[in-house]
Amino acid sequence: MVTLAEVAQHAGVSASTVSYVLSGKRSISATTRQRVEQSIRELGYHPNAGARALASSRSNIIALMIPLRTDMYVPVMMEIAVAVATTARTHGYDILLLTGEEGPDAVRRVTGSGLADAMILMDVELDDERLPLLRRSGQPSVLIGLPADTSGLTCVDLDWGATGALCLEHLAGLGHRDIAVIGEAPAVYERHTGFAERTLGGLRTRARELGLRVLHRPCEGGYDAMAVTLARIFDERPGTTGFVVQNESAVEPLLALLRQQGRAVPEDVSVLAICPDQVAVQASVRLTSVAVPAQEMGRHAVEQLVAKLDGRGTDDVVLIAPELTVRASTGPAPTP
Amino acid sequence: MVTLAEVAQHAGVSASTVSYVLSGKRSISATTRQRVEQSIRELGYHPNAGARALASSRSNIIALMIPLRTDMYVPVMMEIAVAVATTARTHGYDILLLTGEEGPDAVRRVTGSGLADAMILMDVELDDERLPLLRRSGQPSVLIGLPADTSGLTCVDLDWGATGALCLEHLAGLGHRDIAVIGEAPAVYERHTGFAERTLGGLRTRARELGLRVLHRPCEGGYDAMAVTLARIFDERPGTTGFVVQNESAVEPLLALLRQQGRAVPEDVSVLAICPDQVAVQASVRLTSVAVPAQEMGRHAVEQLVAKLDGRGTDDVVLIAPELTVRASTGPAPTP
DNA sequence: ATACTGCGTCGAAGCGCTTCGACGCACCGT
DNA sequence: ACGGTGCGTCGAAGCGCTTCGACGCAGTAT
Repeated sequence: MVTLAEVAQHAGVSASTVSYVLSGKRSISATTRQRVEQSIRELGYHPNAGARALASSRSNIIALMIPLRTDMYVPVMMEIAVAVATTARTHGYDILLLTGEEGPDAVRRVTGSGLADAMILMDVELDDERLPLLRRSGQPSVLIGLPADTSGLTCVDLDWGATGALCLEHLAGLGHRDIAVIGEAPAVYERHTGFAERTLGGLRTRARELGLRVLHRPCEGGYDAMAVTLARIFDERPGTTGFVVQNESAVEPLLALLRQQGRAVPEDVSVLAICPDQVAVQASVRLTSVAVPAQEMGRHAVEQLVAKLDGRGTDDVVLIAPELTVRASTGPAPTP
Repeated sequence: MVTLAEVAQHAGVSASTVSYVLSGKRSISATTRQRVEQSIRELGYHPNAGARALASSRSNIIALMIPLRTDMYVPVMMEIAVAVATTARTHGYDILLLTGEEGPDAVRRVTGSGLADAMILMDVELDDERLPLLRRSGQPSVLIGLPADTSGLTCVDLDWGATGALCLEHLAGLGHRDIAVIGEAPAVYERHTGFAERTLGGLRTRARELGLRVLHRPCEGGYDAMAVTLARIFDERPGTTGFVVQNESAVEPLLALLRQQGRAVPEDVSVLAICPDQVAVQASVRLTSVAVPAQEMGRHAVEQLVAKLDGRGTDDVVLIAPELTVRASTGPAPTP
């Protein structure tokens, strides 16, 4: 294991000089710098992370708390995580992976031990139990998702309310009057996860304004659950011609069931999904969709955090405007 | 920020005593221990990770390298990652998330800096460029996946060869003679990812032994790609009655297409998937499947690693035996 | 010439913890 | 009574780095 001192000796300078070459915090003559850099390369030196963290009280690590539940849209989580990790690297940070399992304790542990310089929280509930701790600790952090009370917090999220509204506008514009909303699994609503409730709020408000009828049904993913849900929907509202689907794992089952019942998409019913573009184009019908900008959210969260850590702080809520892409799954409502 | 010294003072003992209470490396009288623990609680003390790492040259962090590609089965990756993270926590380790992006450099960086005590590599290619480095560095590590040369390495994986064989035995037992294999995306084979090639090897070998005809076709996920692939298969082998699907994102499209063509599952054709159980039970037909034991692999990898770090080392290849669960998507071959 | 300014470099003091050797003390056997 | 043996505790020496003040030496202004 090569140390700073060895590099210094090899280059014929003091340890502090090597340190300053590395950090650039004081000016170093070009010749010295080159000599030091040469030594670093020759010896294959890598600064020791622990020592660095101790001396500078900066670990260059960002903690990312992802939910360990599997009842929510996994690919989105994964995409966010990967975007976070790669963006963090471009700023010199590594990612520490925390699962939701530990809950608030993880926040305590990480803030207390100086393991990470900052945190990103995913799967935020409206009244999340981690938030009081977070506010109190003064740990720089960004939430992906929006709690009920955002005071003193930085958040990044898709504007789910606007997303809901946008979905309804599109369907209303096509003449649909009776809309069914296939939501996330019931557990997601029971936890009061922000995005699910906000989407619903947006849908309902705009429905009222536009004079549409909306029937919302939570739904576990999968074929069987979807079959039951769909039967109930047509039972209660036989005139339903528009679907908004928020639960990705219900999309393909829904399409299969509609097909099986002889209802053509988009001639008889329109289906509008809220999902990443990749899913929308891979489905058995190319889906009109509002994209969940997973990558953008992850990238944004890291950049906010890095800004904070650099003192260019911004305690702010950033809502990403939804974008709807028309594909082949929505069309004019059938004339009765 | 509370330090060890403050705890020591508060409890009226020396710093080393507190340290020994924490680590249990020397015996401490019950009364002193209690006093110290009390002080720790009252002051809300958390050991500083950097200082600890520096003094002990142990970071209690395990690095996990996940692929950042999205052409492979994402839920499996996610499940492994979560299993790794939670298992690691039960042993007192945290997980550092590295994306494949950095490649071999990440190995260098982590080993060099002492950031992590050990590494877990996923998405291992048969001739993976990270392996020479890993062997040379002497960094404790476990691979999830099997390279061509496993000497000096510890690996955990599903026995993909046996998995392929098992699939064919099941279909052969039901009387199927012409089998089509829907594989992963072409890029996966081009990279020589171990699991894909080994599965194929197992399939082909057993096919020869059992006198079956096997047609293997790589396939990008999604409906359109599957449609093309399926058309070609029936074109080339009209008598195909059995399908083995390894690419999860091709499963649902395949089922939809078969349905659409009027081929009933399992009456006309049988479909056997290699996928996690959850996917198998959520599909539009409950799928007979060989499970990908993602959780088990993740758990196992961590446990191997912890054993190594504790000096109970075992340089070994652990192959998990495949298990086939019969559900509703396979049945006797139709009599012509 | 003198005083001043800045640049480039060095030395030393920590950062908070682990760990090793040493020490004091009670308790044992003889 | 005595040396021996553990057990429980302490002090001190680092671990490898960052960072602050200081210092020497130009170059510039007076």
